[in-house]
Formats: sequence, structure tokens, C-alpha cells
Amino acid sequence: MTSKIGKNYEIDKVDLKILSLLMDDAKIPYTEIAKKVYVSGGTVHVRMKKLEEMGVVRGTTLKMDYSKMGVDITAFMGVYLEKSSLYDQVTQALKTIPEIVKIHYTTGNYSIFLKIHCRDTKHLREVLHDKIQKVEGIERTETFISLEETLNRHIDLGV
Amino acid sequence: MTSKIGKNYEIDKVDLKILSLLMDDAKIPYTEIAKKVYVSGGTVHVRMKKLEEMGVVRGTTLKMDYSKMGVDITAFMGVYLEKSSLYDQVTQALKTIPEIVKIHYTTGNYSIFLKIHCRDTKHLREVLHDKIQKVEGIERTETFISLEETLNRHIDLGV
DNA sequence: ATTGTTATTTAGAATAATTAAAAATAAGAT
DNA sequence: ATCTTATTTTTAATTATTCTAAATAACAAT
Repeated sequence: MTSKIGKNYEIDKVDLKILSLLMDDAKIPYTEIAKKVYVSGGTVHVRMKKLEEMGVVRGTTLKMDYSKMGVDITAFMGVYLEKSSLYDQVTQALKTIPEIVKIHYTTGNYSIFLKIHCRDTKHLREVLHDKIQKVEGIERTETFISLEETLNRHIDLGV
Repeated sequence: MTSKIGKNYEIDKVDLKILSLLMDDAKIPYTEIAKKVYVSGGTVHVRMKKLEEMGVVRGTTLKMDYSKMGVDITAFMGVYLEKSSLYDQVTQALKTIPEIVKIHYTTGNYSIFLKIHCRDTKHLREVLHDKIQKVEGIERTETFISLEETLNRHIDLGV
């Protein structure tokens, strides 16, 4: 089952295999990918360009281990809002806090779920008390400190 | 700010600037990084090698937008264990579930906090009911579905 | 100051990415 | 079925990047 015309592009096995390899290591040369997938280097190039245009691939980044550079605390936080309608206002404010790296709008217990990185517990305390708790519209928060990241992987593309 | 790591290598401003640029786009040529940081390409190469040896950088990966390939549901789940001592056993089992991409050992409400990607709600239901709830040692779980990823960035290295 | 150590630059060889054009393949219409 | 068109893949030439190692510079300790 191969791909289709222009906008209606279907992701096929070749695409998935290319993605799978590059998700492991984005710097594997296209020529090497090509050999493993049994297509030419040009094809890998064309496929990746297409996947980037589709927005499936938004770029490349480094896999970082912050703890190795003295950023020891990873924490999650569930946020209760005074009113759900305050979501935009509150997230706007949260985005200005550099220690916050992810924000999700969630169903369930909390309205907002976020992830924070801090150097140490003192730093975390500062962020919680001096920055997050001061944001208008937040009713209360619940913090979970990660003692260990036991797993961190991409989804399995099944190829 | 300088972080002392391992033997006696300190991460300096040059390292941080290099990291910062490559965290945005891991495929920026070292020569281009070099120009921006005012060092030679060779130096960028040496610094990156050192950062990789230190474990600060664990490799490169693609920034993916799973929703663009029909994986529409992102969910978080807090897990209560029957006994804390079951952590290793339970995470071992959870790792075999391909839809689970992150597992954290946490303080606070839950013992385990994890992240899941599924194609749709039906798929999520299958994962929850047929896979996760069947794991021995799990008392109960709480699920939060992400309706929007409002922010996704790396930490700010301040350079 | 001198020596030993570590960091940086330089330059060239090896490797990889990009591109444009040609070849191959697939789909549709008559 | 064959022709036509659209699309994808390959090929090959060009440009760009990475890697390596030797030379130089900077630094610290004595």
C-alpha cells in the first residue's frame, strides 16, 4: 500500500521505518537510513521533507539529561482554577515562568497539568511560592516530585 | 553559574549556548553554531563530544506531532499501588505496554505517574481496561486526558 | 620562568546533504 | 490494451558538513 497524491498523503511503511530510525537518533545519515529501508537516499530525503511539510515532524532536538548538569528536581503539578474560563489567562502567566516546560489542558481532577524542572528543592520552593502561587486565577495546586524517570521513549510505530 | 560535573569539567557559557541552540534544532551545522558562539567549528565539536561523554546529551531525536499521524489521545495517569514495594514489578509490566511512553516514580498522591498515547478513545479504553488494569499490584488509577498541549519546551539555560 | 597539561584553532580528507534531471512506476481514460 | 499524465524513485553532480590530527596557544603548578 503506497502513498497518494499531493495533500492527501498517506504515511506508509517506508515513512514509519524512517521515522522510527530517526526518532532513535536524528543524526543517522540519510544514506544509512536508505540502506536499512531499501530505498535510495533521495527517497529518504523526499519522504522526510513531506513529513516535515505535513507537520508530523516539527524538527530535531537533543535528548537531555538535566540531572547531569545540576538540575535535579523534576516535578509535576496539578492546578485547580477558580473558574475554568480563566484557562487562557492563567496559562499565559505560567508561560512566563521559565522553569515550567510543559502545560496541558486536562480533563479529570485538575484543569491544568504541568511539568517543572528545578535545580534543587530550594529552587522548587521559590518557583512554587514566589511564582506559581502568585498567578491570578489559581485556586490551589498539588505537587508530585519525580524521584525517578523510569521510562522515557517515543511511541512504537510498529515497524 | 557553573556546574561541576564528574571529574573536574565545568559547563561554561559556551557549552550552554551550544546546547541551547542545538536543543532548538539539533541539525544546525557546527560551523553555524561556531559563528554564533564565536569559537571554531572544532571547538563546538569537542564540546559536544564532552557533553555526550558526560551524559548531559544522550543523543538526538525528532520533535514529533503524533496527532498529525492519527494518534489523537494523550493521557496522563496516576497509579495507586497496593504496596509501595511493588514498584519494580509493576513498572516492569507497564514497560511492556507500548502505548506508555513515560513512567515516573513520584511522591504525593500517586506512586507512579505515566503518560500514554492512543489513536482514539476506543484505543485508550482498550489500553486501560485490557492492559493497565490487569497489571498485578495496581490498586487503582486516575486518568487525565490532555485536551491541549499548551506548552512544550526545554528548560531555559539562561544564555 | 619552565614545564607539563589542557584547550583551541587550523586545514584537509572523508562523509553526507541537496539539487535537478532522468527513469521508473502507477492510474485513468478512451 | 495502449497512451497519457501524474507521481515517485533513482542517479549523478554539486555543495556543504563533519571528523581527525597536528600545531599552536593558554593556563596552572611548582
